[in-house]
Amino acid sequence: MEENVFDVLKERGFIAQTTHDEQLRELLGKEKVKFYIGFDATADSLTAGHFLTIMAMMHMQQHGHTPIALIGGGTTMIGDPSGKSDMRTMMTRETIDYNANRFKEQLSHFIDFDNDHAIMVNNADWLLDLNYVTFLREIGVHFSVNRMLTAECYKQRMENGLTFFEFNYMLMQAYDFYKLNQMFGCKVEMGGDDQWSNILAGADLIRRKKLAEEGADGAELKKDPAFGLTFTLLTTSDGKKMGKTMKGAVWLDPNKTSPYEFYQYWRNIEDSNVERCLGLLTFLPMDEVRRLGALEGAEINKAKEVLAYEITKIVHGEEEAKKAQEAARTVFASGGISENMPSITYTKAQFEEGIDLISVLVDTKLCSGRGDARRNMEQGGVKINDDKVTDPTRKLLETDIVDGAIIIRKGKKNIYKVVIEG
RNA sequence: GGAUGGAUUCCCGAGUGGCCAAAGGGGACAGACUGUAAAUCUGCUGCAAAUUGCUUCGGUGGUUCGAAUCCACCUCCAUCCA
Repeated sequence: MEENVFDVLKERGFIAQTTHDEQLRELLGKEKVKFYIGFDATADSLTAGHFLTIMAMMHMQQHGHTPIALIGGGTTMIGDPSGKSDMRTMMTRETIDYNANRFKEQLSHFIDFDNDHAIMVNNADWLLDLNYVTFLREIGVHFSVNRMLTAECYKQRMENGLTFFEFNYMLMQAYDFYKLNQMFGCKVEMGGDDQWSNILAGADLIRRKKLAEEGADGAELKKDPAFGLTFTLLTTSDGKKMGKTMKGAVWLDPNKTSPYEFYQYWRNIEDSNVERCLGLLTFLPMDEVRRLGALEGAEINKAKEVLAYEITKIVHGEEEAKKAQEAARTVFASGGISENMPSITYTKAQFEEGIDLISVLVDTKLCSGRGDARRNMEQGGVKINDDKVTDPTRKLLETDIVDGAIIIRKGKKNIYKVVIEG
């Protein structure tokens, strides 16, 4: 008997809430199920936050279930107000379409879409041409405004104001689930825990539609309901969503977040999250996860290395993961120069003209501006080849070049290699 | 539609004619301590050709030697009334 994916997800810590624990487990154990997860195309790359969801999809697919990846080309036109305090700026159709395509491409790195092993759909296909009155008559009737208003996800908005425009988001998402249920027999919707209200609304809509239009038997429906399942949200110890940094989100696109930065993000995770992340974001067996998670004191750094390596491997491939790990080890352990560390190249001519250190700090984005660079130098945060530099007029010199490069550090963890060409 | 109160820097929030690039807190960044962790302490936080100059307090115009602060109009938000 094959193991039940529900148990796997549970053991690895994915599951936050489900509509029906027992029934869902049973279903996943005996049938190949189609399930859906939605991705709103709000940016041109998926983020580390989506990655947890993608991992869950991968687990499901490995156990023979069929993921339906829904790209929110239609819902993004509205924007999900759940848990948000302000309305998002409206995005143009073109941007959304572009983003949707980027998502498609990225998703196919993780999910096998060949031979109907998975399905990709875009809700723009059915949402954008909806007729308002028809929609209200067929879908709108099934929603109680009173109930919607009490939903947890609108709490913040009850204070700041919620437009009717956004209020409809829930109906759109619920309709998606209903539509996929009709089109593909999709029985389960999954998503982050912040999606709970929207998911419930969908499962509910399916039930009501069946009762109302197909004259289904309530007792029968109870045995074969539409299911919802939400995933744990990864948060830092101060309750913030993980996957964000000062520079913004951690992207899965290597052009937006380099594999090295990506690796470093996970390498620097706080102790208390290591075990959780290993379970959620790697495929390591749980015995190993628990062993690594139990390491004490400085030992836990080993677990962090494993974590960072494994995630980077899944996202960027083994080769990139190795490079990132090699670079990190060289930089932090031996303080040496690695081929794979972040670098910036100047021409010989530029070098001869004189490049001041402040410019380098700005060019590498190590500092946000010249003032910031100056400040960091004053505070002793900037080093050339391990020598602290506090003189703001300091330029790069011939004598700074060691083994063909100059190493610039800002703070403890930010490092750049400066290469002079020619 | 009417009344009242609002909109300030990354966020929250003080400031009601010059002493304001704007208190305080949060966050971010840097330093110390550490384990590339957390907590703590210190510094720092508009931009630059940097004892000076420039841009900023919802928008536009005005009063004034001088406006975040006063006036007019506009936009948006909250609460109450219809």
